[in-house]
Amino acid sequence: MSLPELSHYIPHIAYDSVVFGFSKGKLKILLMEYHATGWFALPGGFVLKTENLEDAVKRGLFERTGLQEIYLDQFYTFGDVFRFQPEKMKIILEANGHLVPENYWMLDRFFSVAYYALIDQEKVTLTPDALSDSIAWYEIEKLPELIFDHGKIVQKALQTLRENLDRKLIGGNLLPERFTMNELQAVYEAILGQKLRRTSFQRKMLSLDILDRHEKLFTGKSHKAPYLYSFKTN
Amino acid sequence: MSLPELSHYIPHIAYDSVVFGFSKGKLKILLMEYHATGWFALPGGFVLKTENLEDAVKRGLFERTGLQEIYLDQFYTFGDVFRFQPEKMKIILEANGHLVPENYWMLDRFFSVAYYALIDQEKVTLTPDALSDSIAWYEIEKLPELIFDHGKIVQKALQTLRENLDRKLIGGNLLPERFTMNELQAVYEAILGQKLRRTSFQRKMLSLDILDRHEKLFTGKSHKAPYLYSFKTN
DNA sequence: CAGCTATTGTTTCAGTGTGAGACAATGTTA
DNA sequence: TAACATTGTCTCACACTGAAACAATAGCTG
Repeated sequence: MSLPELSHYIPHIAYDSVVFGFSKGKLKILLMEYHATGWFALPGGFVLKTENLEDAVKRGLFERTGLQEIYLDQFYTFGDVFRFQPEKMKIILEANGHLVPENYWMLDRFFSVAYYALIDQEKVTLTPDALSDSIAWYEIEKLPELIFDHGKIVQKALQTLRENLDRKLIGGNLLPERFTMNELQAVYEAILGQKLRRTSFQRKMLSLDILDRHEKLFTGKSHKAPYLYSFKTN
Repeated sequence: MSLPELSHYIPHIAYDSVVFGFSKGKLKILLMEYHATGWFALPGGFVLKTENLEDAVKRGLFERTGLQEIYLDQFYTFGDVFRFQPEKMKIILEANGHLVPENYWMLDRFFSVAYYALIDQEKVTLTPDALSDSIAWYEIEKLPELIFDHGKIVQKALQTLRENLDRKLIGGNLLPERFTMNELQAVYEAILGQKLRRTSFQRKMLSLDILDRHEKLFTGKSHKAPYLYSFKTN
């Protein structure tokens, strides 16, 4: 495996993606751990010279998750000088067994365009990139320390997600096609970081006229069975 | 005047700013007209190698408007391939009397980080940049055709401004220190593109507890004089 | 099968915010 | 002093929300 060549990519520009998933009542994101460094980072990548920015992000997400259709939102571009830490990047590349040339393009200053993605965690097949040992889910409440400014990127992603949650009605993208009202509420509570009132939430969701009600879900538990819902497909 | 040298700037990255002002009841933005082409564009620029992105934007806005303190919000980064139109850029540079070298860096593909700014139109002193004949205010409702994707950038800026108007309470940045309720309402109406009810607007603004009420403004008109207000400085 | 329990779906009531309009207050002119 | 235009405030109806009560029901127990 050789180092990526500058000739294919646009220098100075990268993207990072904050990929949100939801399982067992917890909001999670995808992190990668670089070889031999113990350093954690967001999945990211570079833009090919003839590729649209958003297509580059989709390509990267497909490589990591195997998913083609992903809810994606650009939320901020990080361009402070202190992001420029070529020593760290050099360590990462060398830990991968590369001999890093002088003035290698990946050691330059980079601007990162950040996106967040919402996916159904059950659908993904995770594949680490060339520089990483692993890619895995981490609870948003228990993240390890992240490299560079990736911690700030996650915080800003979460803030944007909260602001957009009601306005864009995007919570359902974290669930399977069909779900119970309780599951949808759990998603909202995990994102907002607070409990919601069951009856108000139900009334609100139903009044928005965005859900289709389907058959009941019989779990074997000794109580009334909840309905399954799906989002209307317009 | 010689061409800007790549050695000072980061290639492939630019910014564009949508500078909003308000006068005579109309929402306006700043546009520049390039020499000898009849082409209109947003004020923009490049980032110095050791400069933070946001500082570059502030530097550019200071050069155009003379203002140091400006309300500024980053809203999107445009990175589609079709932005890449080196022929047009070459014409702009040549119209400025330059001999453009082969492979000159400003002819490369650029990603543009877009910001919108809100200013008190009375405070600015406009200065065109080296490539332009003029910089001036244009009514948002009567914009000329813009170069590249600048038309889309303006539309997205306006959309973001509308979404943020109430949430961030930023409307006042378009007015002088002290203003009447009627003027503030006119700003909101211009941004939202619709009339608002006078009494509801007044009740709402006063209930938010963000305004200080000052002396009355006597205009000489034969009717009750309105109070002047200012935003609380926390 | 009747009764019990846990959970879900619906309804009610009070409090809050908004649209719509009425009303009161007040500079200036006729 | 009356008339007028505009501003500031108040009232009423309606919609939305928090909080709680109530009704329905799947499974378990005896």
